[in-house]
Amino acid sequence: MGTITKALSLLNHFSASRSEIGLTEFRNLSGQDKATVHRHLSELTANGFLEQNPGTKGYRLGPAILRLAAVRERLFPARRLVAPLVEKLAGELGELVHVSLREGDHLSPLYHFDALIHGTRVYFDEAELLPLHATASGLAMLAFGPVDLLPKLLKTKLKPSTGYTITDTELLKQAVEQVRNDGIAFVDQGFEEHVSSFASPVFGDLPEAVGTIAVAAPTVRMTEELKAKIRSALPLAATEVTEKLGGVVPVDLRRIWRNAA
Amino acid sequence: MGTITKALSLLNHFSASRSEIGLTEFRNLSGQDKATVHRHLSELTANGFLEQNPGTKGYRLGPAILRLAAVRERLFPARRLVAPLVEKLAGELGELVHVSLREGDHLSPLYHFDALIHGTRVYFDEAELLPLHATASGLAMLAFGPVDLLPKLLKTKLKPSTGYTITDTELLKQAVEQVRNDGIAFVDQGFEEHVSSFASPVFGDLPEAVGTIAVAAPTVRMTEELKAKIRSALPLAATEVTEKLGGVVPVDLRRIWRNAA
DNA sequence: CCGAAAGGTTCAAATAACAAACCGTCGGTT
DNA sequence: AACCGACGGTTTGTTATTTGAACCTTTCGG
Repeated sequence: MGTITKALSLLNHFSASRSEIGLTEFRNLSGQDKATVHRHLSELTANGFLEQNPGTKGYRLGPAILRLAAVRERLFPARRLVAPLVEKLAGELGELVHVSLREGDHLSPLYHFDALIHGTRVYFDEAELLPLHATASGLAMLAFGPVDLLPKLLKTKLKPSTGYTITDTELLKQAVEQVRNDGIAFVDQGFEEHVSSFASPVFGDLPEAVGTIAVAAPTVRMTEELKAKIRSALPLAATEVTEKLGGVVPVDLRRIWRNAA
Repeated sequence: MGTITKALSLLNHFSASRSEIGLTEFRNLSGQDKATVHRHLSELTANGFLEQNPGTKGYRLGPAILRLAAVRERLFPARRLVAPLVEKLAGELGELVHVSLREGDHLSPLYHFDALIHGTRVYFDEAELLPLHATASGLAMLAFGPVDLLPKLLKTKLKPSTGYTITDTELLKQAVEQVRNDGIAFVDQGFEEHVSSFASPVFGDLPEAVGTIAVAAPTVRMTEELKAKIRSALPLAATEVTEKLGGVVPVDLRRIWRNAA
C-alpha cells in the first residue's frame, strides 16, 4: 500500500456515526504506526482535507472536500442527473434505491432515496463504502465491471459482514457467474441482517460497469411479488441511469434483459 | 513538500474551466516529474479521488470526493448554515458575497451568492483557491488568523495577480496592520482587474479567524455610498456567520466594530 | 513510413515509513 | 500534593518506499 493510499484511507474512517477521530483512535482503526499516522494527519490538515478541533485535538473532514465536490458536481453532475431516476424507482417500488460508483475495490454511494411509505426501513449510510462480495451491488460490479476485479478480490480474505456473507472463493465465483447470466444480482442478508437486495450494473462509455443501481428491502417484505416487480423494473432503471451518465449498455446484457422481460 | 501534499496538490488544478487533465498537462502545471505524477494519479484513481476517461486518458475528479463531502456536510453543515446569511447580505447590497475558509495558506470558497440585479457582475469560481496577499479576504485572514500566517507568507515570493497586487513585504505588513485597526479589509483590483472588495474575518471557538466573509463588486460600481453600506453591514454579517459556525468574535474586534458603527 | 507528442514503465539514489522510546498535558485517584 | 494512565505529539536509528532521469509504447497527422 502506497503512502497516498494510506493517507487517503484515513479519511474513510469517518462516517455518520464517527465525525471526529483522534490520533490514537486513527491508529487503532488503521493499524498503522502512530508517528506515520500523525504525519499523515498533519499533511492532510495542511491541505484542508482535515481540520483539527482545537479543544479536543480530534480531526474532522475539512473544507477542501467541499470545494472539490462543488467542482466535480459542476463538471460532471452525476448526482443531480441520477437523483430523479432513483426517486422515481423508489416511489414505484416503495423501497430504498441507491446508485453507487466503483471506487477501487469498493462501491461508493452516489445517491440514495427511500420512499418512506413503510414503518420499517433499510438504514443506508452514504458515508459507508460497500464491499464487493457482500452486497448485490458488489456482485453486479464483479460480474460486469473490470475483468481483473474478481481475480484480485479472490486473492484477499473475504470478510463476513453477517452470517450469510459469501466468504468462500468457489461460491463467490458461482454467484458472480449466476449474475452474469441473469443480468441482475440478488443477495439475501449478505451485508446487513434482515435486508435483501437486488442490483444491476450501470455503464460508462466502455463496456465495463462503472457502478450499480440497487433496491434494498427488509427481508420480511421481500415477497415473490416484490421480487418480480424489482426484476422487471431494475434493468430499465439501470439503462436509464447508464444513459444519463453518458454511457451505453453492452449489447449482450441488453439481450439478457430483453429476454427476461 | 511531502508525498501526500504533492498528490493532493494535483487535485487543486481542477477548476470550472479545466475539468479534465492529462498526464503531461499535470506535469506542466505541477512542475513535478512525470513518473511521480503518474504514480500519484494512479493512486488517487485507485482511491476514487480521480477517475480516468477511458477515451481521452484524461483524469477528472472522482466519486470519493462526493461521498466525503456528504459526510462533512452531514456532520458539520457549514454550507447550509451560512447560505441564508450570504444570500441575505447579497440581496441587501445587490452585490456578490462569499464566505471562505482557510485551507493552509489559501482561502477556500465555502459558499457564494450573487443577487444578479446588475448587468455586469463579478465572476466567482468556487473551484479556485484565493491567495492571501491579493484579496480582501486574504488580508482579513492575515490580520485576524493564526499568528504565524503572515511571517510564513512573507518568506515566500508574493505572486502578482494583477498590476495592483501587493507584492512588497513592507506594504503588505502595513496593509495588514491597517486591517487590524479597521476590523475590515478593502482591496482594489488586487486579485481581478476591475473588481474591488471588502472582507471581515469570521471565527471559530478560538480567538483566531477560521475564514472570512467578503463583498465584491465591479470597481466602477464601488461608490462611496456603496462602500459606506458595506462597511456598516459587513461586521454584522461576520458576527452572524461566526455565531452560525459556533464561534465567538474576540472582544477587542467587537469593540472596533461597535465604534465604527 | 516517419516524427512528434502523449501515456506509461524501469532501476540507482533520495526520502519516508517503521518501531520503540520519550516528553508534556490532562483528568481522575489515593 | 504526589501518582497514575491515557492521550497527543516528537525523536531516533534502521528499513523500505519514493523519486527522477532515461527509456519504452501507442497514437496520430502528414
